[in-house]
Formats: sequence, structure tokens, C-alpha cells
Amino acid sequence: MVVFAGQGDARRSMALLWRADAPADGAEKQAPGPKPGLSVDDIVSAGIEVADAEGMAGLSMRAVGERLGRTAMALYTYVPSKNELLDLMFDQTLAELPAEYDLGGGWRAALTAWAEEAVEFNVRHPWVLQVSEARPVLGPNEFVVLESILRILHETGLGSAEVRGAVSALSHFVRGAAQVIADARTAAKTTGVSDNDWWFSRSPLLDEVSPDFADRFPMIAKLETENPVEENGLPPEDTPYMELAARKTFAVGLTLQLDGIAAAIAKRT
Amino acid sequence: MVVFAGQGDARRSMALLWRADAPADGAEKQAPGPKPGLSVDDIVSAGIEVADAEGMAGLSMRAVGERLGRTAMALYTYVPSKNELLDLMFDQTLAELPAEYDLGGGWRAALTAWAEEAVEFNVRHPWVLQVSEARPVLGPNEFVVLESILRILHETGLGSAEVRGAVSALSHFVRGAAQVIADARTAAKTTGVSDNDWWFSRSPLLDEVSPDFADRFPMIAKLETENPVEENGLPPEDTPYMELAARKTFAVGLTLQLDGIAAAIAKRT
DNA sequence: CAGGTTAGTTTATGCCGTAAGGAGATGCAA
DNA sequence: TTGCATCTCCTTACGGCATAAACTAACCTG
Repeated sequence: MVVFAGQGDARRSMALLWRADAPADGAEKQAPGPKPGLSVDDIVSAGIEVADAEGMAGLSMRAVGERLGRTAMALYTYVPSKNELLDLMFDQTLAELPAEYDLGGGWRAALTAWAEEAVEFNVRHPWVLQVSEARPVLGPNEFVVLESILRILHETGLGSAEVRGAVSALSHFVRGAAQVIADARTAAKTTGVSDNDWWFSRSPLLDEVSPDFADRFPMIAKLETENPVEENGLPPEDTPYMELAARKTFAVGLTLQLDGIAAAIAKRT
Repeated sequence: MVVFAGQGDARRSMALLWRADAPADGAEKQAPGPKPGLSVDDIVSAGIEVADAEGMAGLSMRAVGERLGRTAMALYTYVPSKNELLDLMFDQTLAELPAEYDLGGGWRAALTAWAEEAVEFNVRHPWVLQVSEARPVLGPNEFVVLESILRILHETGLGSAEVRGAVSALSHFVRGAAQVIADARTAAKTTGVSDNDWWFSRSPLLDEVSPDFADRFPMIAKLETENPVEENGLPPEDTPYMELAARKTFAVGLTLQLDGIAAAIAKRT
């Protein structure tokens, strides 16, 4: 399911995201009570580790707490809710993306680098894809990332509306591609069935249940015979079939995106 | 979280999807025991209704059963698990998409119609976006839908690899756009906060927490001032701000996709 | 050393998918 | 007509989830 950004106390959320804890000017008075055994950063890091390893479905307050030797409830001292924790995790994770791209090779090379980086990032942290973009988290790193692609697109000389369109097109494309790759990996891992085995168990069943497949779906049949995923014979047993296909398709699709942008540039001049 | 296609008994799944219950040839012998009070279709329809109304998060066996006046466990007589039910719901829902598009106006017009139809479809049934594409469900309607876009792309004369790239680019784009629109609606509904109110509560906090925003993120600041979402003054209080913006951006992004395909065609000749 | 503050715990509530087992209905063979 | 196999549907139970509420214990300040 899709998760939405903090609907709790907006001020506290923003303060956490931007680390504006404001320990007052100089005062810094000693707080009574036991010293904090954890920090927000500890919890965020543990959360990211859990989510990377077990996926969004495996991200529970219990699991995060356990990784830190605490109960689930202990986390609520530092973080108002699981939602806010997820926002913090999201923004923190974005920090590993480059803030700038080399523009020496022109916008096309830079966008290619951006897209490849972005796909790998999302494959590394597939749970990030489940954080809704509709109401952004508004954390610092989210803005850094947005700024970085805007800087590349600035080179194209396109107007604001086209830039907005390009950002969303590229971002949807990259996220979709990463989703497929990540899902393929997760499916193989959680079911214990390789892509090969999965297809070999289903393909004959498809024939059985729809013997006239090639007549009903001529275009699909044509595509499958003309351009099978395995280019030269069957892929080795342990090749991640789906991921391979997805990566090939990504390359072609990316060219489409860039050519579309080139066309928009051509139209302006 | 993302959901994967039936990892249970593949044969039974396929039989359910293709409605190949095979009541034997002519025999049709009366089964003992009480007559079934439900059908798989009843359950699938109820499931779709629940998911449309409450989203993937609200889709529970208990909720589906309740809609049919049964307990959750009653469903397991007809459907092996929630996963298989979701597969059936997915394929059934796809049936409402057109199987063919008018090619009289050329591939560009047809793809535009396809994309607009697809976005509305996904906005109507946002839970569909959570069904993983990595291991397809392999239901009949999934193939119908794929065949329909392949038929359009056939008109372009592109080769298989380019067609695959175009399908994935268009599909990622359409799904991403729909996701944003659907999420915006869900966020407004579940939080009870309009896009306007959301932004007005956060915008000042952003200034507070990052007073040097315009210096740190000049490109973002420029984009916001050059091309604010509200084109002529503030939008009326109840306008779905985010959705409006998403739809504008969708139109621009779609042009990019189509121009990219046009460029691929030009390259071939 | 008393009192207030804080970190962290335990416990409880109401959700979830679904395993296990039982109750009652039904059709067929004897 | 009886008895049984088979089927639908139910109740109960288990271990998971987020988090509210109330508690314990650590700690600083007066």
C-alpha cells in the first residue's frame, strides 16, 4: 500500500526532517531524567537497514526496535509515529544520490547518468518507491535531488512547463523500470522460484488453457518469436531473466525519453 | 506493499483466471452437498468494489466476505488465498479497457487515446497499480490489453526491441501519472486536508526551517515563481490543486513520449 | 533527599491472513 | 429409508501489526 507523508504535527515533522531541534542559543541546559540511549539518526538508520533487507512489508516498529535492542514502543520517544519515521528514512536515503552531475558532455549525457543512477538507487532501496509523491515529504534531500535534475534540464533551454513535463516523464520512467527490476528480485527471493522455473511451469499451462493463443493474440505471439528474451538459446539457469529483459528495455525506453526532449528543444528554436 | 502473483498451485490459478473449470464433457454429474451460495465472480466483484472504495489497504478477506453476507473463511471455498483473489480481481478489472483503438487517425492519435484511457482506468482503480508487473498474472484480459497497444505500435513500423521499449515507456509514464493523481485524491480524502490547506500549513514552516531556500535551491525557486500551479491567482478553495498540476504535466509528458517514438521512426527510415 | 522529567517497559485493543476442526445440508448407493 | 461421502460455511485460534495507556526506573535540580 502507498504511504502518505506525515499527517501529524506538521511543525514537529519539519523540525525533525531539517534537524532543526533548536537547542536554544548557547543555553543548552541539562535535561533531567535518563540520558537518551538512542538518537533519531540511530532509529532512521536502523529503519533503512530493515527496509532494505526485508522490504516495506517487513518494516515494523518491532523490527526496528529489535535491531536496536529496544521494544517497539521505545521508538515513540524519538519519533511520533511510523509515518514520520518513514519520511525521515526517505529523505535520509535520498542523501546518497549525487547533488550534481557533470554537464561537460551536454544535457543528454548528464540525463543518462542521472537516470542510471536513479534506477540503481531505487533498486537498492525499493521501498522508496512506495512513498507517495503526491504530497512530498519536503525534506532537505528531496529538494537537493530535485534541484540536481533541474540543473541538468536548465541546459536544454526549455521553458518551465516543458521542464516540469520532462521531470515527471523521466521520474515515472525511472521509477517504473526500477520497480520491475526490484519486484523481479523480490519475487525470486520470496517465492524461491527462479524466473526460469516460474515461466517453465506456467508456459505449458497457458497453452493448455488457451490453445488458440497465437490466433487470439497475434501481435504478442509475433513479439515473442521475433524477439525472445533469450537471444541465443536459453539463458543459464540462474540468470535473472526478467531483470535482464527489464534492463534491455530500459535502455531503449531511455533513448525514447531523451529523443522526446530533443524534439521539444528543436520545436522551440 | 507490492503484491505478487499467485505462488500457489499454478494450475488452479490458471484455471480460475481463464474460467477453465472444465465441468467434464456433457457428464455434469450432480455434486453432493449444499449448492454453492456464491460464485467466484461474486467474490471477485465484491473484492473489486471493496478495493475501489477503500483502496488496497482496505481490501481484507473479512471486508469482502462481509459485503457478501459471509465470513472471511467462506471465501476460501472458492478462492485459494487472498493473493489469487487479487489476481482474479486484477484481470477482471482490465476487462473494462477497450480491446481496440481506432487507427484511422494514425498511431499518434491512437496512442493518445490509449494513454488517456489508461490513466483514467488506473485512477478509477488505483489498487491495480500495486499489483506487480514483474511476474505477470497471465490472465486473458492482461493479454487483450497488451495486444491492443501492440496493435497500435505495429502501425509505427518499429522493430520488436523498439516496440518493447515504447510499451514500457508508455506504461511506466501512464502508471506514474495515475499514481500521483490517485494518491492526491486519497491523501485529501483520508487526511481530510485539502491540497490548499496542506500547502498553506507547510509553506511557512519551510521558510522558517530553511530561510535561505531560494539561495540553496535556485532552480526550484525559479520554477516555482515562473510557473506556479495557480496560473491566475490562487485556485478556488476546493480545487484539487495537485491533481490539476499532475494533469497539466501529464499532457506535456505525453507529447515527449510520442515525439520520442516519432524520432525512433525517423531513425529507421 | 524530594519532586519533576524523561527513557523505556508491559499490557491491551482491534485489526490482519488463514490453519484447523466442526456443524449442517445435500445427493447417491445400499 | 438409511447411512455416508461430500460440500458450504462457521467458530475458534495463532501470531503478526500500530499504538494508546499506564507503569517503572533513571536522572538532574532545588
